Amino acid sequence: MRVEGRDTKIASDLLAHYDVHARRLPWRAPPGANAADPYRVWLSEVMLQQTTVAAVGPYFAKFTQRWPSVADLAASEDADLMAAWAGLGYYARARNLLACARAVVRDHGGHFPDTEDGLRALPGVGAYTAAAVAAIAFGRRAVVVDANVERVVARLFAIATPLPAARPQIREAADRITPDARAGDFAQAMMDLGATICTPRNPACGICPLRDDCAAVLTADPAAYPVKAAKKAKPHRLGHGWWIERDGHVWLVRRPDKGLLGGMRALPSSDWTAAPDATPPIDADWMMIDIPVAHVFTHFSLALTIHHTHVGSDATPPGEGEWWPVERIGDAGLPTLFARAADAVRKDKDARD
DNA sequence: TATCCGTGGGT
DNA sequence: TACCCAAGGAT
Repeated sequence: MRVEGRDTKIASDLLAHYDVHARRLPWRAPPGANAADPYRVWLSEVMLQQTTVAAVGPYFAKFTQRWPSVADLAASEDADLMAAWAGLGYYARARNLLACARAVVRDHGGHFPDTEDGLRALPGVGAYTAAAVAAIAFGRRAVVVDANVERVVARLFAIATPLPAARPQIREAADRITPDARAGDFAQAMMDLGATICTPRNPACGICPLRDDCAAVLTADPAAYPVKAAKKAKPHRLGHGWWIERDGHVWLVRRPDKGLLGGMRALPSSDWTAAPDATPPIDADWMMIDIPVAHVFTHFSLALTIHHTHVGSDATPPGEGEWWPVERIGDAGLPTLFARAADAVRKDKDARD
């Protein structure tokens, strides 16, 4: 009987644990079933980029019901897809999702490429997603490295180099422990481990299937891995938003495709800076809501002061946009910041009645 | 390589 | 409260 090397033992220990404790997730094929549908794997992987399983759940259900295949998705209208994505964040993903679906239909006969390189060439598919889809949907051996894998590997080998400089070293170690068979299960098992046991804080080392394989568990503080560089402080910004109502409709604009909340419907607003210009877009009798809408983006926080007004049926709106029925504002696909602004206006009007 | 890009939950 | 973090990609 061959004595297992340490790297081989990690994979076999982890897969044995996974066979018993794998999370049941909507995009995973049930145990014993055929390989997962590449469309569903790809869709879930894009939704899960920097996004929690809990947040993705309802969106994945909605998308797969409305667009059961990549061809269905490719045939959708841009505005419908963006509205369906509203609230999930990182809206470039939604634009790339549609571009990718259309490329798969146009260039690949409606079938996803079954290699890492082929997948990597698609819009919105980077190194991680290409490896994940190749391994999970097509059974390829691919080295799948996400934030979970980075954390687990950094602990297994007690890698002291700070991120991001440690990435090449972590990837090399991940490559060594990735098995030739069941690479997709191995990747998902690593992510399950990172999400449920080898967590960023307070890892449950006592019940970890890799406890005997782990270098960090022998140190005073396993959670100290991976070491990370200090991050910059988040600036605070201010802004003004304008709710213009006419005959039961509110004036909505569409934000530019590039940049923050790109391509999404929105209220007209000022620039967002330390001292924004508060000039309203039209002359009217404005009411200001005392408490601004607070929202935190990735690299700054925002306090948006909301102003609202009613104008007459003959009033001219400012610039490009559309009148949207106020009672259907929930269907406009507003990103969270502006959905909260709409809530604030509704509550303010209720309070004035 | 560094920066930009959302949001919600956990601590 | 304030901070951390998440199945990253594009530029």
